[in-house]
Amino acid sequence: MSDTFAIGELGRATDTKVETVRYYERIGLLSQPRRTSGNYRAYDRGHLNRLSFIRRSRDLGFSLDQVRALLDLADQRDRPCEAVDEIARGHLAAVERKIADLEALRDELRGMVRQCGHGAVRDCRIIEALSPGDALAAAPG
Amino acid sequence: MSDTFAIGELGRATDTKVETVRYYERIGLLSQPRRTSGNYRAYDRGHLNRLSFIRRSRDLGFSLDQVRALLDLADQRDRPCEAVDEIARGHLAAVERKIADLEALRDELRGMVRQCGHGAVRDCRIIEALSPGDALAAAPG
DNA sequence: CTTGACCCTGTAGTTGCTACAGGGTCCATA
DNA sequence: TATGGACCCTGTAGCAACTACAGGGTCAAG
Repeated sequence: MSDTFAIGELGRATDTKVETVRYYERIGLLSQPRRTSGNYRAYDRGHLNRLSFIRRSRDLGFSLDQVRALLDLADQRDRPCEAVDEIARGHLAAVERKIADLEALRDELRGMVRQCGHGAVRDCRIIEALSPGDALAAAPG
Repeated sequence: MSDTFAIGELGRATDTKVETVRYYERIGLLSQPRRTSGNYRAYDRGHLNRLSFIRRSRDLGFSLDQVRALLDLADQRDRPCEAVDEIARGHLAAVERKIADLEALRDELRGMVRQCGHGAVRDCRIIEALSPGDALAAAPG
């Protein structure tokens, strides 16, 4: 039974495009696999595990740099995991900030959309809300 | 007194980097201003208004393509504003989807961080949560 | 007349892929 | 044995939306 995989199989197993797998190799996130006589990449279970880790981390929104750091840490099994915790906490904080930003934005957009009177553009509250207001209109000559 | 502005002034007035102003001009979002004898860009109040509109729209998360569409619509003052409404609603829906995604993500991250026992990496629940689980461990030989 | 702040063009970098172009390999089927 | 199609290879360019130079020019103050 194959305990090596071609790049396409690896991609299907991890829901990753072939180009993306090669990209991860190029940027040094995934180690180079051995090659077959025909110069095809031949991956093993270690690669599969590593790529799964990468994809799961990416799905959780970690940047490639963070993933790289997490992978390095995951390899140092005896070290304390504070650094891991810190990366996760930092990312969590960033996600929470982003949610707050988007919620503020959502509220503004909701307000705009609610006020739209569906008349002519000249009376459109959305356009109005986007247009420079008092600060400019009241600019002293 | 100046009713024209150099690019740096325009940038300060709209909280936009000079390079970004030039970028907007390059991609046709902001019209080319007249030039001084020394080949400096000389902007007028119209440019200032337009750039303010762009920045405000960008702050609200509209893409440059959406901004372009909004600008076009804003110029057609007699037309009905349905298209404007549609862009805003579409964007609102996208923002709401994104918030939901991020909230799911936040919950997962919170769960991971909460479980971290601060021991060695080998016991780290965060790494564990990121690592490929049963699907692979249980893969039949 | 020089210093320093500002401006100019053009190009390349960022993030995380994705999409070719222009080939080579491999395997099954006719 | 030929051939077709699925797969693989490298290398490069593209996407959004800027940002950051390099290598110069302009202009006002001292």
